[in-house]
Parts: sequence; structure tokens; C-alpha cells
Amino acid sequence: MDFERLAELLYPNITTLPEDMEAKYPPRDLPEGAKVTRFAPSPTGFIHLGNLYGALIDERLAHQSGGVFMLRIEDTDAKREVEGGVSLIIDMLEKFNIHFDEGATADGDNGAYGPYRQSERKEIYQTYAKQLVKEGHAYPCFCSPEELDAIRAEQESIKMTPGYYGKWAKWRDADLDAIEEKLNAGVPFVLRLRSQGEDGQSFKFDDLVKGKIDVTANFIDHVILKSDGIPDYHFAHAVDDHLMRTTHVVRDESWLPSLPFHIELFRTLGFKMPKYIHTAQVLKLDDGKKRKLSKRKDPEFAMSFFYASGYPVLVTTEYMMTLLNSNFEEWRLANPDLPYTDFPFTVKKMSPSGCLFDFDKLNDISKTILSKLSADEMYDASLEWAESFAPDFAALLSRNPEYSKAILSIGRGGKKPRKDITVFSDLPGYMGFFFDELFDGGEDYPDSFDKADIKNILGEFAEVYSPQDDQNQWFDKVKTIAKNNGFCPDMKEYKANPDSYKGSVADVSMFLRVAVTGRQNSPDMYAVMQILGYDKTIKRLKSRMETL
RNA sequence: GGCCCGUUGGUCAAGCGGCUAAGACACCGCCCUUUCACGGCGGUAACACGAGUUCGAUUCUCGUACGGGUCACCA
Repeated sequence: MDFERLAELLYPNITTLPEDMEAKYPPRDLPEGAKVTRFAPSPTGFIHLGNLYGALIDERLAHQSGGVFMLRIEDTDAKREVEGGVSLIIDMLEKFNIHFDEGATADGDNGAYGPYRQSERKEIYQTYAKQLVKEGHAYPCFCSPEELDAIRAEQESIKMTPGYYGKWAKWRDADLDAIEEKLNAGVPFVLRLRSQGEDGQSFKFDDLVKGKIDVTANFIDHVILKSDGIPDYHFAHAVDDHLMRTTHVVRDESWLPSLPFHIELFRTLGFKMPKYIHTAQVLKLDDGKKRKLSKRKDPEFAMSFFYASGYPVLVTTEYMMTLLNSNFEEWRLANPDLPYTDFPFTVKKMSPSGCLFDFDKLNDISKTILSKLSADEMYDASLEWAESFAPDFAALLSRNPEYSKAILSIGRGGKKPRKDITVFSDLPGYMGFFFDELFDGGEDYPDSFDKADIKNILGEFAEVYSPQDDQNQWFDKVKTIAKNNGFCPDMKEYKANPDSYKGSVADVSMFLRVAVTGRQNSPDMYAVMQILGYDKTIKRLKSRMETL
């Protein structure tokens, strides 16, 4: 077989050589130990938690080592392309503090190793493809999809490994005349790698997370260029990560089964292999079964969804860090106020086994992060969220910023701040009663109390309430009213003799709380009344009395 | 089904041949407390199973079981 001739027949327009590419994309001049990583999504515009998980590893590895973090767009499949997808991806990752040093931008490229959209790299791929043909390592295949289906069906019926190999690989050893005939007839073809592997061969491969893994040699003549001349993932991966001088390939462990083919590609192309980090997956429980997160089935794991739900941006990152490095939580406890980027992230601490996503844990992290914000920070962050996702509430918040900040400052600051807000979307429910527009009168009193008692207590309090009182004076009044109405003012005494009283000062407080806030649970009543103001407080007490 | 990966409490996990097998979240109880939240103290709860190596296995080896992934001109 005249492979030179075949190569010219197949790719007459390709005049570049691998050497040209090597010269154009030389090894990077980086300090020892600097890692070059890449995030390589298809341009669906959709970023979910699994993507953030991987991107965070890439980003940390690169930026912690003084390396380079790239964005490469894997748009070899037009079906996945979404209008504006690239900028959606970039914007969303920006929100989550993932910044690229190099790579695709919304409408172009930034860096010397581009283009960073695979659809623009056709000539590069074909340069290497042509070389493989010349060397006898690749050949055209003219089988139609129907033929391939038929082959697979037959293989399955006789329980053989499905795939294009051995005697099933009908074009592997076709002669030049037959190929030329198809070519002249204009029959489309794909380019396949002529695998040198044999069924049954196996060897060890070192993965940075999984450790020594067993690899079964590839022996299938996989497609490397599709009939449109564009590569599939595998070939593009080998060529791109070689030429872009990627040092560490971070990807989901579902790529493990195709690793043998990638190894063969790198060897055949004469490329040095990067290090591989096959990450365990984040799973969810679906109907009692674990499964990996799915873009299609699990919209609640879209980063845009976390954002819209009102999780502060840092929360998902912090949670991913706890999943990624088991010692992160310990570090966080010891360094509650350092940015997560100060944490020494290591691949060694990554777990090889998958984990279930835990909303309880996420929520706990979120509460803690929100509890540490100052009232001003909380106000700004809440307003920013509300402006996008709850405009009516945003209008209330911003109508009187000082009022809103006063509300948000209750129980904030100090050593033991309140932790009762999980997400910004809790806010309308949490503080809505401060706004007449959202105050609906509230819940009923428990039946166990006499309505006349409640009415008296509310009335007496309205008589004596003064905003000038300090907290102690205020509470003394409450206690006095309790006593006057047969409720025990002292909790210890009440607990000792509950039957001697109609109730306790706690119940009296509850009467006031329900009248003023509409609920049995609220932040500190004294503070609430101070902020709400004398007029509104009295008005609510009075209107409540009318219902009793 | 073939191949690959995984398996310590409900969840995330520490452990790296000898430990009363950490910690966090969740749950339960007590304390603090005018409610809630916070905080403090305490509690329930785990090495999938079977062989082997060893004086000794959670830890090493091999099976089994279970879970997950993957078998495209998709990534």
C-alpha cells in the first residue's frame, strides 16, 4: 500500500506538517512545577455543579502552581452548540470566581496556543491525521451508519465485543483501488486509527486520583475524524492537549473506559502523555438509587439555579472544596476568615470514590457564611440577589436602606451571630413582617389560652410601651404585666410550679410576638419593636386586639 | 453481558499492620434562653462478606456480593 499516495488522495489541501505545528506551539516557558490545565466544555451554555467541581480543580491546580488555566471550547458537535453558549459559560464561571488566563473569549481568543474553539482547528487536526495516514496508522472507512449498525447487531447476537476491529473492520486492509473508487464516487468517509492493540493485552497506568489502574489495551479501530473532517473528542483531546501543552488533564471518571484509546493515540502520534486526574463523581439519590448528576434530569444542579435560589456564590465553592479535599473542613475550622484560595489544595487528598450531594451540608455552610456578613454587606448582597430574582422585594429593601439594614443587623455581629438565613430567598419570609405590604396579620393563638387574657395583656402592654426603655426596662414591664394577669414572671419558678399559673412570661412574650410579627418565632422582640417603631407596634397590637 | 472504578455510621469522611476507629453535617437529649436561631455539653450510629499473608488486620493479597460508570461519525 502506498500510504503517501493515500494521504494525498484523502487530504490534498493539507500542506502543513506536524513539525510546523510543533514550531508554532512550542513548549511553554514556565517555572518548574507550574501546571497547565484546561476547562473544556461543549458550548451548551449550561454549567452545572459537576462542571464547577472539575473547573475548581483545574483552577486551583493552575493558579496555585503559577501555571496557566485555559478555556477550550469543544464544539466538534454542532448539535450541542447553543447561541451565545460560550459567553454564558464564561459569565457563569466568573460569578463563581473561576477566571481563565487564556483561551476562548465570548467572541474570540486570548492566548498564543489558539484557536481555542475546536471547530476552528480543522487544519491542525488534519495535519496530524494526514501524517497518521502517511505512516499507515490511519485509514478511511466508507461504511454507512446502517452497515455499522448491522455489524454491531451481529456481534451482539454472537456475544462478541461490539466494535470495528479484526474481521469486522472491512476497510482496514482495503486496497487503494477500492478506496479510490469510493472517493471518486463521492462516498463520505471517516478516518479510523489502525489500532495496534490486541484483545486481552493489559497493563497498569498511573492516575493521580485513582492510583494504579488496570488498563485493557484498545484494539478497536475508532473513528478519529468524522465524515465532515472534524475530529471526535478523542483525537481532538490528544492533539489539543499536546499542542496546548496541557500538563494535567482533569476529567470525570466516566472517561476511564476510553483511556486505553487515548493512550494509544498519544503513543501513535508520538506525544508525551499528560498526567491524568480522573475525578470521582458527585451523585444524587434518585428513587433510592445513586446516579451521576445529569444536565437534563437535574436542573436543580445548574449553577444558575443555585444562584437564583439565593445561595451566596461562595457556598457552592466552599462545599465543593470540602468534597474535593477531605482536610478542607478542618482547615476552614482553624482559619474561619481566610479566603479558600489560601488553602493548600492537593490532588493527594482527593477521594477516589463518588459522593452523594448533601443539601443539609450545603445549607449549613450557607448559613455560616451569611451569618458572618456585616449588616451592610448583607444588605448589598440581598439587594443584588433580589433585584434579579425578586424585584418586588428589592423595591421594599431599597425604599429605606437604613430601615432594611437595621432589620438585617438584628443578632448580627459578635461571637455568636444568628444563623437563621440559609439563602437570600428566605429573606421575604424572614423579614417580611417589617413591611406592611407583606404583613398579613399572622397566625392564630393556641387554643390553650384564654382570649380575654391575651387581649388584656396586649392592651396593658400598649399602654406602657415606650421606645425609650432599654431592654431591661422593657422586659421588666413585660414581667409586670405577666404577673398582673396570673402568668409567672420567672421561668425557674414557673417550671417548678407550672400548675400555679395560667402560663409564663414566655407565653406573654409570645402573645406580643404574634401580634407584632404575626408569628410565634422571630428575632429578639425588643429589637423588633425598636426598629418597627412606636406607631406601627401600637397599631399592630390594637388591630390584633380587635380580632380577639 | 464485556471492560473499568469504587465500598469505614443516614451523608461527607480521618485512618495508611497494633487506636476505647477522629471530625463535620443530620438526628436525639440536656444546658443557656421571653420564642426561634446561635452557643455549650452529651448521645445513637460504621470498617460489605469470605478466604489468605501475619504474632496481629479497617489497613496488604485474592475471591464474592453490592454500588457506580462505560461500551457512537456525543462529549
